[in-house]
Amino acid sequence: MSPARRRPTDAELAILRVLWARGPSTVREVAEEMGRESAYTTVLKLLQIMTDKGLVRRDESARTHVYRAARSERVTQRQLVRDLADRAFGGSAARLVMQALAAKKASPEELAEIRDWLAEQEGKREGA
Amino acid sequence: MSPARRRPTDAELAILRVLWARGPSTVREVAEEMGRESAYTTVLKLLQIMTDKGLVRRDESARTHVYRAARSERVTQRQLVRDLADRAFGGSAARLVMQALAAKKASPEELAEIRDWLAEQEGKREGA
DNA sequence: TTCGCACTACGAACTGCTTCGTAGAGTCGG
DNA sequence: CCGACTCTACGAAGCAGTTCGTAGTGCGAA
Repeated sequence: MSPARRRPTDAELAILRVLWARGPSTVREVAEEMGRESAYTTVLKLLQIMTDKGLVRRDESARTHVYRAARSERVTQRQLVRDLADRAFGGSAARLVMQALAAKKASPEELAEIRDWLAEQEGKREGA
Repeated sequence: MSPARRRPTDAELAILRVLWARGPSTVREVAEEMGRESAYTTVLKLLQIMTDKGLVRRDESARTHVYRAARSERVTQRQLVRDLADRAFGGSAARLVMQALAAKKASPEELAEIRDWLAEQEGKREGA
């Protein structure tokens, strides 16, 4: 029930990143993609646990199972951001945003992109 | 050494929030502030561990010790944001920002604040 | 068929986080 | 001085996350 309950752990997130990048993948494919840093069976176990948790879906129709992320990268990212905002920014996304911009210097291109995005949002707001 | 190593845990962050809001505080003060959700000795133990980890500083000059956050709220927030950007956004603060803005609707005032902040940053950039 | 290979399942160990009870020492009022 | 109170220290238990070894099963080539 708690918000943290649904937050993917570090190891889980590492696997999700591979699945988002590669699309549906076998255990071996995920393990290879993660370099030789974790043993094959470690990845397997993680994926089994993640299946139980509902973080990934498993296609068992073939002998070699195929896993895919249950939630999109975007949805998961939003969830993580919301969680961090609640835990460390008093729920304010705006304050999080400003620290984010300060924490890692954004390139001029990125800044421009954000500015455009903001302008678009305000346009929508006024239109409504 | 790993970046996660320095990331405060959930319980630690809850305590840090109290210390940032209250300033230097005793165990009892922190425990009271957190409602009766955690026992006095739980807070004490956490603060002892956090002292060992260097997350808080302890003034032992009086019998009742006084704890204060070792790092400012701002610095910690940046660290958390950077950590999340690395783990879930490929290191891109800009992408994190946009998900942050989408995740929790920012008020028009907040949007304006961010826009002003951005303008200021670009001004600095051109000036340099 | 039989051997070897790849796959899944499972269990066990280890670590870190979180919780709280109990013990022991200092302090102060009576 | 004595009892009540408060404080710190410590240990232990429980749970989650992470890692990997081993066992067993099925498949396919020789």
